[in-house]
Amino acid sequence: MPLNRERVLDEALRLVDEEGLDRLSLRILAARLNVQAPTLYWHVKNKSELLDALADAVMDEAIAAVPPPAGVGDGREWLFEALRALRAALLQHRDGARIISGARDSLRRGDFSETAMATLVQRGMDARDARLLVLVGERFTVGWVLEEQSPPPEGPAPSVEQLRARFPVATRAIGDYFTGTGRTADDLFDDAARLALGLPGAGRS
Amino acid sequence: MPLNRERVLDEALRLVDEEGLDRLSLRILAARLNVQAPTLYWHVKNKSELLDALADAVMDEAIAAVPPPAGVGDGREWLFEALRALRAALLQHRDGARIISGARDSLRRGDFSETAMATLVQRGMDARDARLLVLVGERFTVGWVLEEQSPPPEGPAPSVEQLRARFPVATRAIGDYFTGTGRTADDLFDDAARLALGLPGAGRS
DNA sequence: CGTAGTTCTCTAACACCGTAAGAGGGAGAT
DNA sequence: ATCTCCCTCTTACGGTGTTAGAGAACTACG
Repeated sequence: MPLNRERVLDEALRLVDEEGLDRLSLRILAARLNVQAPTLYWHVKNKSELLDALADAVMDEAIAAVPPPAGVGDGREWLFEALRALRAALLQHRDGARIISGARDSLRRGDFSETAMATLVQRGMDARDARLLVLVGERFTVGWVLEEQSPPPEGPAPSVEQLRARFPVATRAIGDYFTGTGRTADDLFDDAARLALGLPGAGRS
Repeated sequence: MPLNRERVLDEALRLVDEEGLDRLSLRILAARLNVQAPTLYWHVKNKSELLDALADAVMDEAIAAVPPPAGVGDGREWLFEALRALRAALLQHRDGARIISGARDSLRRGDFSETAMATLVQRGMDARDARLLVLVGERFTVGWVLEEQSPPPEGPAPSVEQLRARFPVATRAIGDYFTGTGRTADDLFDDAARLALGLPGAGRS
C-alpha cells in the first residue's frame, strides 16, 4: 500500500492528538509512516502547507458539525449552536485552536464565516449586523478554546492560597460558579457565548 | 556595561518587533547583544521563560494603558475602554497577541482580569456577571487581535473576484462597511467589542 | 522485447535550533 | 596571594526543516 497525501495528513493529525502540536516533526511523522523524512516532501509541499491542511481538516469537522438552521428566531440561536459545534470540534483535537489560529492560508475558516453570515442574512438579519455578530462569535470562540487548551505552567501549580491572595475577586467568582452547583466548563462557555451574542438566558442560579 | 536580564528582554522584544516572533532565536538575540548564545542562559532560565517574560512585558503595557474608572455607568463602558487599551497594547508589538496567548506562565494575564473584575464589582455589578463579562471581553479581544496580526498567506493573494465568488455575503458586507464610509479597522473593533459586551451604539450609518 | 518516462523512496548533506558541561577571565574580599 | 563570585567563553549533542540527487519499481510506447 503506497503512501499518499491523505495517509500523511491522517497520521499527522493522530500524532498531534497524541503528543501535541509541538511534537509534530517531519522526522517523527515519517517514522510513524515507516518512511524517511524527505519522502514526505513528495506528498506535501512543506511543513507550513501541512499545518494548513491540518487546519482545513479540523475546520471541515467543525463545519460538518454545524446543525442545519431551524426554528423561528432571527438566527442568533442558530449561531449559538454553530459556535458550540465549533468549540466541540476544536476540543476534539489536542491543540485544535492553535492549529486553526496558526494556519496561514486556510479558506475553510472563511467558509465557516460565510455560511454563518449567509444563514443569518437569509433569516432576515441585516448584513452588517450579521457580519459583526459572526466575527464576534467566531473570534471569541477561538480565543476561548485557545485558553481552554493552553497547557498548565511547567513548574508546580501555585497553591490555592496564593491564587486567592493575588486574585481574590476572580477566585471567589470561579468558586461560586462551580462549587456546589453542578456546572461544568461547557456551561461556562454556553453562558459566555450567549452573553457575547446578546442572547437571553445564561440562566441565573 | 555588563549585560543584564533587562537588556536581554528589551532586545528580545525589539527583535520580535522588527523580525517577528518566528525569527526570535537565542543565537540571533545573542548576536545582537554581542555575546554568544549560551551566555543568555546566565540571565534567563531558558527560552520558554524568556517568552513568558515577553508576555509579561506586553501585558504590563496593556495594564498601564487602561484608563482609571470614571463616569457613572455600571462599568461596562469602562471595560470597553480597557479592551481598547488591551488591543492597542497588543498591536503595538508585532505578534503581540501570539506572544501573550503562547505564554505558559504569565500572572499578568490574571492581573488584568482581576483588576477588571474588581472594578466592575466595585461599581455594583454582580460578581458572576462581572467574571463572565471580563472573560468574554478578554478572550474576544485576544482572538480578534490574533486574527488582525496573522500574516497574509505566502503565495500571491487570491484575486478579488475569487474571493467574491467564494464568499459573496462576507465580501459584500465588508465592502459596505468600509468603502465610501471613512471607517477603519479600529472602528470595526469598537463596533464588535460593543456588541460583545452588550453595549448600545455601534452607530448604524 | 527494449527503452523511455513517470512515480515514489532513498541517502547524504546543510544550516539552523535549544541546550548542557565545563573552562577561564576578571574583580573584590580575606 | 589566594579564594570566591560573577559572567562569558568554547565545545558539543541531538534535534529541526529542507535541498539535491541517485535509484528502484512500474507503465506505456515503438
